[in-house]
Amino acid sequence: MVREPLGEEAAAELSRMFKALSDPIRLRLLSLIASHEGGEACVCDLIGPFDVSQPTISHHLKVLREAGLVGSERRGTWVYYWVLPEALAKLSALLQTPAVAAKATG
Amino acid sequence: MVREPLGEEAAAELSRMFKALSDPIRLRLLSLIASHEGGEACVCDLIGPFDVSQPTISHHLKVLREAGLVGSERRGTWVYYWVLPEALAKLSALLQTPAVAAKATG
DNA sequence: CGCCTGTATCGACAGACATCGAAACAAGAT
DNA sequence: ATCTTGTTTCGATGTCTGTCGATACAGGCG
Repeated sequence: MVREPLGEEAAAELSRMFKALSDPIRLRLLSLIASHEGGEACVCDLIGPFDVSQPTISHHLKVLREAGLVGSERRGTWVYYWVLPEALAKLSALLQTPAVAAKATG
Repeated sequence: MVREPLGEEAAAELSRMFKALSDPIRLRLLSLIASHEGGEACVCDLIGPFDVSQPTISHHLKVLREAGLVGSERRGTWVYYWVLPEALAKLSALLQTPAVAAKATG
């Protein structure tokens, strides 16, 4: 990011992912999923901690899924969600560079 | 993030920073500033690359500033902006953990 | 002082988003 | 088949956001 200006396309794709992280409920959902035993959680585990309705949680999960941050699968009665580490790593790397490079560049 | 669920307050603060990154123009602005010679750029350097009006750029810079991602200062005629590396490092660390931990946890 | 350039703020508007209740869909149990 | 529980989709609504033009503010220069 610090080496050369972001292109329009790259910026558009990345902004979609950051937008998915721009809601406190979605951040907490992601954290809940990531920190859940086995690295995955069913929707029923994710409703309790929040004060919003269940359809709203489902909506937020859909946003995370469409942003490519989580995967999901139905197993019998329940639907399970898990974090896609590559996606987060991509964002992390993008943000990490400037801090390091800024010190190097001075 | 993967160790324990994000608290409400932490999620709220982080989501504000991610929200600032959730717009393609703001991402490109940040990248332009970070990659600019000397690590800082004046607004006049930042208007040309975009198809939006100057007030819109000014608005986006304000969003980045209020999110704590960039600093700014007026020097004579021009206003200069620079990236605040600690803020980006904070977000980067948050996103980096799950990827690493996911592999460790299996 | 008045003028010009660079930047920020204001007011307005269209489009996007978070949220809800209701309803649809999926799958197991009776 | 019918019921029940878990989850998603739909439609509506109020709020937020990106954008613009117009305008205000700041500072250098005649």
